[in-house]
Amino acid sequence: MTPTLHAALAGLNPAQREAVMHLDSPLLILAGAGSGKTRVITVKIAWLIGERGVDPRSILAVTFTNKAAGEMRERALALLNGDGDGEVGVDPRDLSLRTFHSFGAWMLRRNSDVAGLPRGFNIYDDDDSITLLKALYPEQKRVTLARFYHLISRAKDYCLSPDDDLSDISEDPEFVEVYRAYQTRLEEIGNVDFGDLIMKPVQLLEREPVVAQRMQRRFRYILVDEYQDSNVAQYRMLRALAADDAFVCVVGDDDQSIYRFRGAEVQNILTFPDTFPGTHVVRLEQNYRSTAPILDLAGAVVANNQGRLGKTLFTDRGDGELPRLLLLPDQDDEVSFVIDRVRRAERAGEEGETAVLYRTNAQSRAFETALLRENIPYRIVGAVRFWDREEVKDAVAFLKFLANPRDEVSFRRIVNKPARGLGAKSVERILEKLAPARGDLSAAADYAIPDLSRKAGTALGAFVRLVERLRTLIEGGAPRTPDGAPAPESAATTPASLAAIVEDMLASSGLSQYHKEQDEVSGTQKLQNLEELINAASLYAASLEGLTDFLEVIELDSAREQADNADARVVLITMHNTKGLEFDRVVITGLEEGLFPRDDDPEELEEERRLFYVAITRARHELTLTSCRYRRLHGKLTDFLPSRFLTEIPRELVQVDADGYSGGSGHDGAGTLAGLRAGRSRGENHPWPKGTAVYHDDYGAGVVTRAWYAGSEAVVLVRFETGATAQFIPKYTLLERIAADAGGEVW
DNA sequence: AGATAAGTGCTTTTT
DNA sequence: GCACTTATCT
Repeated sequence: MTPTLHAALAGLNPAQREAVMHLDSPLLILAGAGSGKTRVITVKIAWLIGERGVDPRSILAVTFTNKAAGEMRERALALLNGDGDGEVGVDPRDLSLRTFHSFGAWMLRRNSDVAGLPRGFNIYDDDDSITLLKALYPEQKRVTLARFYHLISRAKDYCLSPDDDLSDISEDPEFVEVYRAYQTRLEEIGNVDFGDLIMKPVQLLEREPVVAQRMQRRFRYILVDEYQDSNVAQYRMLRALAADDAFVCVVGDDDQSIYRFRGAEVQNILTFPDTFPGTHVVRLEQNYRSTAPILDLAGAVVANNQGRLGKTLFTDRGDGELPRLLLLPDQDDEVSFVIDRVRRAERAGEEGETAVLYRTNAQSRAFETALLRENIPYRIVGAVRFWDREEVKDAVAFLKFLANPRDEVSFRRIVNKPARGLGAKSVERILEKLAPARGDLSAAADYAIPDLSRKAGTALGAFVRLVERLRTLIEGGAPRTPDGAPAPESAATTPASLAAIVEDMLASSGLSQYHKEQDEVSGTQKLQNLEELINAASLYAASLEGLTDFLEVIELDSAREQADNADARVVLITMHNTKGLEFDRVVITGLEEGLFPRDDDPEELEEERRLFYVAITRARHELTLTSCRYRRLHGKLTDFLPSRFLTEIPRELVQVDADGYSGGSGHDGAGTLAGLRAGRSRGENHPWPKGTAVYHDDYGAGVVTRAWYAGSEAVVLVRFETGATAQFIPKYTLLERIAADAGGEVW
């Protein structure tokens, strides 16, 4: 055992150590937020190799994000190899530490012949898939097709093919036909979508005993992280992968299951002991992240959910301030609070980051604008992804077309970009020749040339020759890295790097020139992004294998962040994206009914509550909750009630600050925050009280003479300066406040 | 083919 | 309110 590993083991608490050392039967680790879960998994991997002498190649550890996989790899290797003096000397490539999807892609790549896929198959992202549907159903609107694609993804989450009973997915009889047509076309093209990366490997494992045996013999130790967010297909993959005598360990927290909407089945973790008999359960309940008051609040929130395995987090960090709840007049106050808080942290030299959490990405805008104005550097997680940028997608589409000559979606994207005089008509003529060309689009283009105008024909001929030339460069390339494991380090040393081919492609296709001109017109930095793409390609070999490895990383590792503000101390992030992260200071914004939670479907509500729980437990020292009375939503100023989640919080667990909130500090005697909402529905705290000066586009200026509620809608009667009187529901009628709300009674 | 005008529809989204 | 798609014009 390495000294590093020894020290790591000694530093674990008893439950953690038990989780690390248990090996005799299936293991379920119920790991509360901040309970050192990653630590346990990485120590376990290191312990298996370093202490039990397990072959690293027989370990498979699966996570949900590339970020998590990368972090685990790094930490496990650090435990084994120490500070690089090679105490154990584990080759990083021997460790299969992957996401579910990248593992699926790896399996399909290795078994492409059995799976019926070409060697250079591409992975279509959501966008590509919808474009494929659009090619099949040109008369349908993209939104309709997006809905169908969503259903197709859902079906694949449950491992359902078009031949299966799909009534649980959709009752729409059209859906089966759309799914069938889509899948047939996708298979003709020879590509896969995200869902296929799980479903096809499951089919291989369940139907091809040779493949199943080979996999089962190789992977003797299987660990799955974030198991509460696995879907049915992933569960079946785990079942099929694990031989009866293999060791299976899953880690998760049912309270943190927040991806039900995309097929995650919390049942997987709840029933794990039933499906894997003899399961040993270890609970990690000691939290090392947050102060006690923050944990108390988190516990109180999630206690409102039914159907939990149940666990109570504790900490020996008894110190800490009560979380603050700010009831604010409107979203501008929310923004000002954040700016003030960040400024104060800066001035006082406080350590760590301030994270601003919100439910929907659209909410980030107000914060971004203000932070830019104030010159405060910030990092925004997951908004516009590098690989999703137009110019990068163009370049990637070209590369995909080089990898798979039948890739219709990519072909459509790049055949006339930049414009070569090949309009929609010409493209359709080319596609008509697909059958005689056996799906090869370059060959089809050759066949189609005589049918085209001279100008289009010449352009198309030049395009085909360019593609052929680039394909020759790739085919003449170096052999694949053994086992298909990405091996950037070794690939980088081969003389011919993929970067040269990418650069050639960008120049000779005219894409560089095209985007350079775009930059000049609109002041963007597309060319710079293309250069970054060339840089990224330099880690891969100039071969088909290098190219497919590169494309795989692009499709599966979308998180590539822009390095610009990597050291910024302010982070803007959706609550979903915070999973697995922690911050010194957290502000959870937009706690308003209708925004968070969105609606009151009971199951949805429990999931939203878990999301709230996840958000709260990200905070180390300081937590602030904000709820605004007014917020501009879809362009309309809307009156919001505080989130019902706030009314569920026992009064003593938060420090409420409602200065300026109209009558809002009133709590009922029961010691909860429910009084806030109760008062409102009784007709108190009307948003447009009697006396409010208003302006209406048609009537002009006036004063509210009566204010009341009709159900939950606020209603006002206004007498205008013209003498006219009219009744409005301000939620639906645009009324402006004038004269600064004379008297300050309004707020 | 590209540029403008009009229309629309708006969770979350590790992969 | 805004970003995005679609229609229409030049």
